[in-house]
Amino acid sequence: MITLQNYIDSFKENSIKITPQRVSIFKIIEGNTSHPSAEDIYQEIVKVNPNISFATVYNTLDKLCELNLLLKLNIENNKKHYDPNTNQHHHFLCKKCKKIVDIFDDFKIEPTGKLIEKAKVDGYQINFYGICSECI
Amino acid sequence: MITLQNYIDSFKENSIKITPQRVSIFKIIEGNTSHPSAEDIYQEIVKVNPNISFATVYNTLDKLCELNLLLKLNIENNKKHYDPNTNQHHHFLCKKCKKIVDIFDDFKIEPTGKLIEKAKVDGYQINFYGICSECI
DNA sequence: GTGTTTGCAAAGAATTTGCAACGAA
DNA sequence: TTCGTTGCAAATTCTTTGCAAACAC
Repeated sequence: MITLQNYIDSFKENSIKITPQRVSIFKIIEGNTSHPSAEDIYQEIVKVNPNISFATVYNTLDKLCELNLLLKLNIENNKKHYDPNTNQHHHFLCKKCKKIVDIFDDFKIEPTGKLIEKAKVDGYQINFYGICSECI
Repeated sequence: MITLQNYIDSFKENSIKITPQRVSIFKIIEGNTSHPSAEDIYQEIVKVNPNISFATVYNTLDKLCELNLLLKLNIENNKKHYDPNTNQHHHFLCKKCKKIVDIFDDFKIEPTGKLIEKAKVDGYQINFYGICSECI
């Protein structure tokens, strides 16, 4: 798991300033497995700091993504979700409650075929869709 | 492949009217493997019918999705792409040119783990990311 | 001190909605 | 004729940008 201290150290190493707003975001995402959207994170911080702006939230999330400390997920089609777990894993999206659940199976799959035989494949995300146990 | 006639027949069976605008859209997506966005489809029709509106395009694409004649892809994070190939398959997104390529491997994967053991998994999409042969 | 970051508000991009006029069946 | 559909424009949703004031280092 990436800790608060890891976030701070990485920012310092890259000469990116540590601000109270950024620390709030680090605390919210540290070990977070709920796959929050930018809106979710903003709403969480507003409780403590009513003056924070969306620009700050997006700015910090972008920096985290650039440093590979955070992943952007393309699983729901209208908004981005963020995942602080940067280890290779996959997701299940409940079509009803929109909850995203981690899947840690290691599937070891490799694409074949003419169309991509000369392409460089960096990685993959598997998105499972269905109805979660609570919504059945 | 789903043909123009299939689209027309499905719409008629479901008492959804056939309009010239809708036929234009059917023609564009018939056998289309380029994974167009709504914008792409709109731009294609505007060449022939400069009066078409986005509302009509979205309306028809939504109807096609409801009838399972078209898939919405969540692969690029800012816009939706549509895929008329409704058979189970996967995709590769080139990070540079944003081209989406079909992957037809049948991976036969199944998720395990407590979190989803009681969930109903309807299907999955695998998104591969990387650089395509033309962009290397 | 200096240059980055903040908050605000406005702009942008993609999609959706309301509604009067139109047109397919 | 009837009710679904169209085109338009405005509204919504999510994200990004410009900029002066504030702040981290």
